[in-house]
Amino acid sequence: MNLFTGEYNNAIDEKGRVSFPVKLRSVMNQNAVIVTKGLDRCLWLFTAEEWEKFQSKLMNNASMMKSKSLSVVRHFIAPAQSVEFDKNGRLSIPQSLREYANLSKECTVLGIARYMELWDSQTYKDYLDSSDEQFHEAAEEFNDINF
Amino acid sequence: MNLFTGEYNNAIDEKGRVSFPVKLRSVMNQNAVIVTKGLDRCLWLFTAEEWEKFQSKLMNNASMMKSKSLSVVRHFIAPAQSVEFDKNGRLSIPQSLREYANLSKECTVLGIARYMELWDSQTYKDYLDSSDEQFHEAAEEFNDINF
DNA sequence: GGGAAATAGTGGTAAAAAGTGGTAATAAGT
DNA sequence: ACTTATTACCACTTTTTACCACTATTTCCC
Repeated sequence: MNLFTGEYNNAIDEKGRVSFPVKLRSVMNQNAVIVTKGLDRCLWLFTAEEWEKFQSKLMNNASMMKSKSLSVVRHFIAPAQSVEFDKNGRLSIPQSLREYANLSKECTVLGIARYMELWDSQTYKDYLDSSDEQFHEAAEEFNDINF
Repeated sequence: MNLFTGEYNNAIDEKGRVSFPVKLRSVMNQNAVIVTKGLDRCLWLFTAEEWEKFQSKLMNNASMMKSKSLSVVRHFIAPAQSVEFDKNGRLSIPQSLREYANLSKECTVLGIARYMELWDSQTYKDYLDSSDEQFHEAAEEFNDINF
């Protein structure tokens, strides 16, 4: 399978419909994705196959009785839903996920290799600003990447 | 069997009736669930089959004479009740369980793979806030989840 | 480079489904 | 027998889904 890349800005309407970039859609070649909460107030989008892997890695050592496991499962597994593309290639993002990610008018879709991220555009801009310093530090730690 | 997923917000009325999300109902394909106390002030909901498994795992290592066992059994086994869906797909949550989970007006239903959770919406928000730090720690420990 | 055709993205409406609130009938408890 | 609680039923509101029409952007050809 090809990898997802690209940064796209699209509108989301009052019904929670997001026009999904054709390029991303044609990479995965499926008519549904699994949407769930991600990190930093964005949503994560997986193909069924990738979701399977992600879920099983999470659940492998999780216990119903351990509060750490519960917090992880409640964050990633519980909110997950399969969402189909409509006739025009849009996704209807469920209400609770829309609220989590603050999706209102403009949103940004990112292709990140094996999965995708869906951000409120303003939230994403703010994130880029506020994480800039951390990013540069982190980048410098990749010493093995030469010219 | 399919797994339960999704986060849904529904109302609960003065009679303790909760509209149960169709998507969850259609996954289990049964007209009753076992409801009991969970962890963190929510209720846990099982299909008959899953309840059987859960119960026997609990009982396997429990002794009537050990006070630790007793506290666990009294928490999970004792309050358990089978509740049927009404014609409109609602569950009537027994009073004592309603009180335990503080269910009043808005509640949140979570699909968690093999079982489900029922929260008072406000209680759930508070939980998410208060467990946020713990969640991030727990998430960072998953070193084997790569891009 | 300009214009036409094709593709991508957006907004709205109508039909269906899901969720909510109330009342009447039944059952249970005092 | 009377009061209270539970259950079953019905009617209504809200939300979701499916469909259609339009606008904007890109692509291709001259």
